[in-house]
Amino acid sequence: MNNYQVPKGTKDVFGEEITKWHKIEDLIKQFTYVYNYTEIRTPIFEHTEVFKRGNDSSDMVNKEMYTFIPANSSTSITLRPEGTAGVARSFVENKMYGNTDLPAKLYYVGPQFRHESPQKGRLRMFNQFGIECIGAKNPLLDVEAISLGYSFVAAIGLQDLKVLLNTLGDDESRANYREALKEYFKDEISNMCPDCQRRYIQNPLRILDCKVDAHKPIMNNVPKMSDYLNEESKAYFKQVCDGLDALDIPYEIDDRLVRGLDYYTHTVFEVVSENSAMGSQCTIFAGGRYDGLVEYFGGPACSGIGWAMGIERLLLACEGEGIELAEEANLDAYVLCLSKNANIHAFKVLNELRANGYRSETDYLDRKFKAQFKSVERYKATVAIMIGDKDIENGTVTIKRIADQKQFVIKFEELITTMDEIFGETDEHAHTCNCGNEGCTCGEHDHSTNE
RNA sequence: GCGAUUGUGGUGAAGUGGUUAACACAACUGGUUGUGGUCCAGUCAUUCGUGGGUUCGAUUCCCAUCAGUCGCCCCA
Repeated sequence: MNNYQVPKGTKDVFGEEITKWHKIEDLIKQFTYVYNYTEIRTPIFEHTEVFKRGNDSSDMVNKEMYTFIPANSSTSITLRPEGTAGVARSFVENKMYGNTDLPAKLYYVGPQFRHESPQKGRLRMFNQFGIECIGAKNPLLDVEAISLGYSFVAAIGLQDLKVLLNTLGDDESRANYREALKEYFKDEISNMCPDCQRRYIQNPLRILDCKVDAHKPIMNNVPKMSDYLNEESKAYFKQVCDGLDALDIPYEIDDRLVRGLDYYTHTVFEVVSENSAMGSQCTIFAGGRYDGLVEYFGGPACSGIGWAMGIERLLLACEGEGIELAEEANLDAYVLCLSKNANIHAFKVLNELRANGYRSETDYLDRKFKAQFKSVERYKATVAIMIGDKDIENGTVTIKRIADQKQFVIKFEELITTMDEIFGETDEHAHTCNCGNEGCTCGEHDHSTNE
C-alpha cells in the first residue's frame, strides 16, 4: 500500500492555483524592473555556516533548520531558511562590491525551508519574493525598499494593510539600549519565561517581542529605544520617516518591533494584513537594514537593506480581500471529431492551428459528439471546429463561433485565414459578411467594416 | 516542540459493531447515430487516511501513525 503523500507542511501547486502564481511572478518582474532590481538565483542549500553565524539567538537558526550531512561527505549543508544570507554571501563571493554600480539591487523568488509546525500561512517549504539592496547606506534606499514592496501589494489591490516601522539604531545606540534593558529587567528576569531568560543573555531586545510576558506589569514601563538613540541614529530614522511621508506611504511607529533575525540595525519594518482571513500569521513582508552581514562573509564594510515577502501569505490575503488573481484557461479552438475516419484529419487541423499560435485541443477519449461539445464549453473555447466524413470528402472543416453561434463551412486551406479574421476582429459583429447571407464564407467580400 | 480538532468516491457530504455505505454535484452512456448548455433514464466507493488490536464480524470501539485545520510559540 503505497500511500504516498507530500511531506508535512508542503503542497503541490497546479491548476487554477498556478495561474495565480504566474500573475504574481509577472508583477514581480514588472515592479523589480522599474525599480531597477535584477534577479539573483542562489542555491537553495548553502553551507550551514552561511545561516548559523556567531551567537545567533533566533529560533529559525537554532531550532528550525533543515541541516544534514550528505552521504559521502563531511560538510554540513542547510536548506535555506531565508534569502538574505545567501545573497550577502553571493555579493561577497562574486565581488559585487567592485564590479557593479553600487548599490547592488537584487531580487529573488523561490522556496525557503523551516521545520516548524504548519498552520495557516505557515509552511515548511514556502516561497518568498525578496529584495536586497547592498552597498550603500542612505535612508532614501530604506524608503525605496519599503516603497517597492508597498506599491507592489497596493497594485495587487490589497487594502487591509498596516506598515509598522521602528529603528534599532546603530551599534552604539543598541549597545546602550541593551544595557538599559538588562538593568531594567535585572530583578524581574527570574520571574519571566524561560525564553526571555535566554533572551536576556543573548539578545535582550527580543524580550520586547515576547508574547508570554507581554501582559506583565513590568512590560508597561520598559525603556524605549528612542531614548537611547544617538544623534546619528535619530537623524537617520527621521530621514526614513520623512521619505515615507514624501511618498505618502502611511506607517505606524511601533517601538516594540525588533524582528526575529539578529542582523538588523537601524530601520526595521513589517507590513501586516489586518484581514481576518490571515489567522495568526499576518505578516506579508518584513525586513530592515543590516550592517554587519557583508563583513561577516569576508567582504568590505557594506550596509544593506532588504525584505522578504511570503507569497503564500500574499495569496491568502488576496483571497481574504476577494481579489481574484486566477486566470481562466480559455481555449481558442476545440476540434471535434465526428467519426473514426476523421481522426487523423482532425489531428492535422489541430496541428495546423497550433502551428499558427492558436491554443487548441481535441478529444482523445473517443467520446460521443455531445460529450465533445461539453468540452468546448468547459474549455470556454472561442470556436468549435468540426470534422466528419462529409468534410473529408469535400476537403472542408466546419467552424462555429460559440459567442454568436455563427457557423461556416470553409475549405481546409482557409482555416487559418478564417481564424485570423475571427480573432483579429475587435468589433464583435464585424465578421458578419456584408453580402447579407448569414454564415457567408465566400471570402470574396471585404469583411472590414470601414470600407 | 505543546494543545485542540478533523480524515468516508473526482468533489461536497450522510451514516451504522452485521455486508446493498445515503444523498447531491461532476463525469460517462443512452433517449437525440453531425451541433453543447435544459429535461429524463442508466452507470460510477469490493470500500470509509495508514498500520495494528478487541470481536464470530470494525468504516463504526481501542491504540499507534501519517496528514489537514486552528491556537501557543515562531516567523514571510
